[in-house]
Amino acid sequence: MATGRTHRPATRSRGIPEATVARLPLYLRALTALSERSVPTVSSEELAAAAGVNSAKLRKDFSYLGSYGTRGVGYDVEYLVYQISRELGLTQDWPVVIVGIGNLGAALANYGGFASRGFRVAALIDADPAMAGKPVAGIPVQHSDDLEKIIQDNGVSIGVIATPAGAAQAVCDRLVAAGVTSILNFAPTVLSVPDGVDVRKVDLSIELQILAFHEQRKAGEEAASSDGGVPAAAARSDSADQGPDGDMPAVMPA
Amino acid sequence: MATGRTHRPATRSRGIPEATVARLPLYLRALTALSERSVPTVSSEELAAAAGVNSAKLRKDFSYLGSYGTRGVGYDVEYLVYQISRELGLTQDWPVVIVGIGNLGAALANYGGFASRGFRVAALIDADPAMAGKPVAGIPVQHSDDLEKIIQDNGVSIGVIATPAGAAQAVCDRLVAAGVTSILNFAPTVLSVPDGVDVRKVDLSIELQILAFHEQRKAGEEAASSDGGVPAAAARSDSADQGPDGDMPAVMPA
DNA sequence: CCATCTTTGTGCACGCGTTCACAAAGACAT
DNA sequence: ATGTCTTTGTGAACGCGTGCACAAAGATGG
Repeated sequence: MATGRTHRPATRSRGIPEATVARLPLYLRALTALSERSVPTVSSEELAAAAGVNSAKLRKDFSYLGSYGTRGVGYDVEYLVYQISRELGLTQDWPVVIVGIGNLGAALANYGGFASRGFRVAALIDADPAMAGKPVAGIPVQHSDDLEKIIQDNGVSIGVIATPAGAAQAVCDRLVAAGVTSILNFAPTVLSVPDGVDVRKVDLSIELQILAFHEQRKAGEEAASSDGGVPAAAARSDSADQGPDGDMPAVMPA
Repeated sequence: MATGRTHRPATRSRGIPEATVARLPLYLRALTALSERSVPTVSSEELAAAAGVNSAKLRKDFSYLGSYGTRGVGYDVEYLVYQISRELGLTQDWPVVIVGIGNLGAALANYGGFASRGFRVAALIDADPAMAGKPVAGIPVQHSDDLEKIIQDNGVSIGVIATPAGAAQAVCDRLVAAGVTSILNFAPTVLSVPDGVDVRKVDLSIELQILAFHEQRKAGEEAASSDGGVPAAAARSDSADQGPDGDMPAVMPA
């Protein structure tokens, strides 16, 4: 969960709930895996387990898309893959630019998960003139002077910011001015954008800090209980953690 | 289930809402910036603007930690930095291991946001023997054969998984068996962990897919008058074939 | 010491998301 | 056709998070 929206004027009367949208990619991944194994149909129970969610939640999520299941049987895997892909807009090609080709930018450029899901890295952009022309992931880095031209020539509407924090807002402003309307921000800064532009933030250090909080709490409880002995995995069911996706409690196999 | 049933709102209520915990790092960052500019105090309104949240929400969040503000004045920046750091557990040192030193793992190792917040990269681990000994971010990569020993010798309780999806669950199992109780997972897989282990997931491709959904909706609304909404590019020839990003079957024999 | 002004802390209401539980719908066997 | 069995789709209840609005608390000035 990291949507840095500015204001929400409730433009979703007939729309799909945001929480559901955030889970659709999860279902899609599980379904793709089933598809690759040529599994024809899947029940909500099975698919929910694979995606790590509650089956009732999954069924309700799908109900927002329409009635794509067959009672007594389950869901047709291929059909559902198509429907979710279409709903997410993955049946079309999304050219993406990555700005800031440092370690993280390079990692993103090399990340295979993009191309396989309708995203195409249209350009890599960096402010360092020494980087210009140097190929990263097979794509030559271009200088940020040409940012506007690159955006417009490629019809880019999604931009990824992987610059240092200090440069992020300026880059963001230029991207938006050039026509980008969706931004994935890896820089540890709050970006301000005009209405109509979506920003999602991914912050590695924040995720770690949240883990540290729970870790500290676990350590404190353990010391306080003075139980000692076994780490008490099954004894106490606290763990009010839960990320945005909610992970399943599962029994350790071995 | 797995909800904190141990709520005891006495003198020290330990039940901080998850949503609040997730925002504390955000406040901490804004406060740190103020601290570096030697700003002595800040009002909830100012701080909320800097963190990109509602001021009432911020005040309520802080109220869970205690009454650290002064009415008519605001919050003491230094004091608040300390209190939040303590609450998040950042006043202690957290050794972290990163498993999977590919592009992403290397980027994480180089990421400065860790060290500055109490996190210390204790070791880099990779399964490739050719990587062993090679320094990344000044730290020599160690082979995964030594994973258990590394965890135990360094007292590591937080692990970062940046391996391909296919290796993630196995790595996760080994980490947990060795004593890790918090995992930050970058691999596109649902991890099964025993009770008491926290998992947070960061998935780059999911974030992009969510953006694509909104982007499509924006485009559809805009062109709703002329065209029929969906861009009719439904018949993709190579849409659902698996990409090389190594998605593994997330389906397990439940 | 009192009045006024600023800002916090929070009671309350509302809306979203989650979960339960079950009727409806279809497959399948006889 | 009819009954049984499985699984979906969803109405309803519940709990959490958010934001409003205001009283309490303290600073500040006369």
